[in-house]
Amino acid sequence: MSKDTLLPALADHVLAHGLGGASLRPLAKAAGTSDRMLLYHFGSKEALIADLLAYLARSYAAALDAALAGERAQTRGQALARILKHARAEDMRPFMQLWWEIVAGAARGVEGYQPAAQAMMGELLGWLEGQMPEGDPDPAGGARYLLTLIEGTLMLAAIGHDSTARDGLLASGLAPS
Amino acid sequence: MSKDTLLPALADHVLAHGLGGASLRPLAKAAGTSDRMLLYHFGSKEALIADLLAYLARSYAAALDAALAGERAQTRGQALARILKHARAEDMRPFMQLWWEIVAGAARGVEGYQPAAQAMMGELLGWLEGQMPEGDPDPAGGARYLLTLIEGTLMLAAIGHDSTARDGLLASGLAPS
DNA sequence: AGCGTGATGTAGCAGCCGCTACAAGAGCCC
DNA sequence: GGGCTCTTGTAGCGGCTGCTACATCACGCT
Repeated sequence: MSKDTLLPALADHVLAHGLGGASLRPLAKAAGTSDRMLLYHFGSKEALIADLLAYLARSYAAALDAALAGERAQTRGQALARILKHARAEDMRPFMQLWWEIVAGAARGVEGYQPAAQAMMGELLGWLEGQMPEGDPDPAGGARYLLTLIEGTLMLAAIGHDSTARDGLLASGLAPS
Repeated sequence: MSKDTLLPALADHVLAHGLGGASLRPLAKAAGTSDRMLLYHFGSKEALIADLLAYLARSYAAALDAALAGERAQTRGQALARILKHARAEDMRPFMQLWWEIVAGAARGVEGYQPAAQAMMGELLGWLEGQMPEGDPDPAGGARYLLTLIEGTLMLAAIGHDSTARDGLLASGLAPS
């Protein structure tokens, strides 16, 4: 049992039950260990959470690579539709729930949250840049524009304002489904 | 001492220290009373939080009305710039930090969070609709489009990706400051 | 064989959590 | 004045929190 074998199980538990309310004993149980051993390996709960956030950022990057590989989109709207479909897929739900917790932590300045959030957004931005249609007049700016729209859309979806986001995208002229 | 006199003090404490980690004894102290009395008035912590979220939504609506009254914007970009300036003002910081906590709670389905989030977004959407320039071809859709962009921008700002959001807005053609 | 070192279990600490039992004061109605 | 209801204080309960002291075991080196 080492950090590397523990982290996946810890990540599973946190994805299922949330990050804020996570405490050592349930985490340990989910990983088949004791709180005693978690502290032995990670030093403190704070360090454990930091390691866990870094691991989650890494595995988000891997998931993004795996799910979204493929050729370049042909229009900005197509790139937008692709990423939204992926983000809204059923198996991304736990991750999206966790994502807003990470955003909240980063906004409040909790140690370790902001780097993880930035890493994940950077990953997504990189993928978007690679997806911008050939001949796009401003791929870098366009990717950032799409990222802004995407995150606004996902936030509205998260609070149950789906229709608002859909109508907003329709009015944007990017016209997804 | 009644709910109505307690809620402002409770809201202050929550704005300063966060919603997730709030517990009865510190809340009571901030409101000049005891945990015993908070439970007497609100019934349970869960009910207290629900009342508090509703109160926060109401006072957000009031703050929005007070800060953003005035005549209609002349362009969509102007409406966007106005709302972003307001949301980024120093005295809105505690509220924005709280906002992402509310989003996280709503995303996870915690009781009472989603209605509060929807109320606040509805308020903002209403103000935006009223701000759409005269003669705008699609005021309703345009307001929803702007709301999506705004929330995406604010999320990126919250995690320290300010420049990404700025470049995205520049590329959107709405060109704020 | 002895010894050191890293991994693990057991038990417990002080402190906070939401909540409640009980009693007592304050004001009101008959 | 005697009850009656609303409000409040005091004390405490069981449970969870992060963390630690101590002991044990397995294993490798010399």
